[in-house]
Amino acid sequence: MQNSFVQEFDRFLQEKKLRRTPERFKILTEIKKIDRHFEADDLILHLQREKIIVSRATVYRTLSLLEESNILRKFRFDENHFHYELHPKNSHHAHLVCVKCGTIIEFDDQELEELQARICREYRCLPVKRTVEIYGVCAKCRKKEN
Amino acid sequence: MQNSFVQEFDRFLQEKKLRRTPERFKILTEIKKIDRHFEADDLILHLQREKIIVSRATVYRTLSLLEESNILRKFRFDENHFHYELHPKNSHHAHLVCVKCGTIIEFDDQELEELQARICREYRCLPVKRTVEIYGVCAKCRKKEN
DNA sequence: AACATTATTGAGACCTTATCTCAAATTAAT
DNA sequence: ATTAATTTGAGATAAGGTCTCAATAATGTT
Repeated sequence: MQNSFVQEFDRFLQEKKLRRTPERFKILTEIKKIDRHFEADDLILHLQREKIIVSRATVYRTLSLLEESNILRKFRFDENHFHYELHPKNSHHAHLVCVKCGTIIEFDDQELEELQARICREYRCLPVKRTVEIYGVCAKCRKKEN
Repeated sequence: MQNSFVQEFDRFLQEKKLRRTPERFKILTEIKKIDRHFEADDLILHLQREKIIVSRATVYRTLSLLEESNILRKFRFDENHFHYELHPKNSHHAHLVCVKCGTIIEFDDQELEELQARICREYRCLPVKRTVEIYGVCAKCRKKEN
């Protein structure tokens, strides 16, 4: 089950006639070890710590491929770098981001699924994807403030 | 009515003991002339065309102030620059962005208002703001493709 | 009206994140 | 093993925005 990402990526690469290089798989394997959300820099640090030597450029290129193959999903919050998240396929969820501490909480959004469909129908638009972010002060930070 | 932005900004500056400089008001006045959405570069170009000489830094600094005073709202779509929009106060709307041509359609979202409130209640979070973007292929682009 | 105080401006340096370039290395097909 | 085509790494470059600091200007005080 956990390994299915590797298989999926493998299939994707073959299909697109791209090469199945050790770098690409090492990167995906490292991503699997990281919990949920991560940033490119996190990944690069993790790789360095594990003495897996891959260039920054290759990391970014592989992230693009993983996004293209729907193994990874790319998000952007109010910062100016991206966040990535594994396995978004069946979890088209949204985010609750704390403006104080940056904690990211995921929540499912079946309602949003319908909203997207409705809005797209209304504007005769073919839905591709959506991003929904709610910003607020999380419970912990609110306690601290008191 | 249209002038209320200037008054509002004026009040904000006084309240915060910030200075009411000509640059700041020239920038706001120019923004009012631009239709709805704009990017920092658009604004800088507009100012240049009108021979209003204000430095890039001041433009960015003023945009921040206008955001802080809730006169302007800042958005980010999939690109890596921001979009700005005047008068978001009573129009907490969401966006439908065409992935082909970049057209941005606004839509109101009373449902989203409730969703935000509900999610925040659930996580004991104090809501601050939200961004909702739906990406798709717009009607025009779909026609072209056929 | 002049002064002092403090904020603001402008020019360009700088920062961050990500992408591009191109020679060298590697994959995959034959 | 050879060849053709991709991929990699190192560093240059790009894009967008922010920062620095001396010079300038706004405000409050006399």
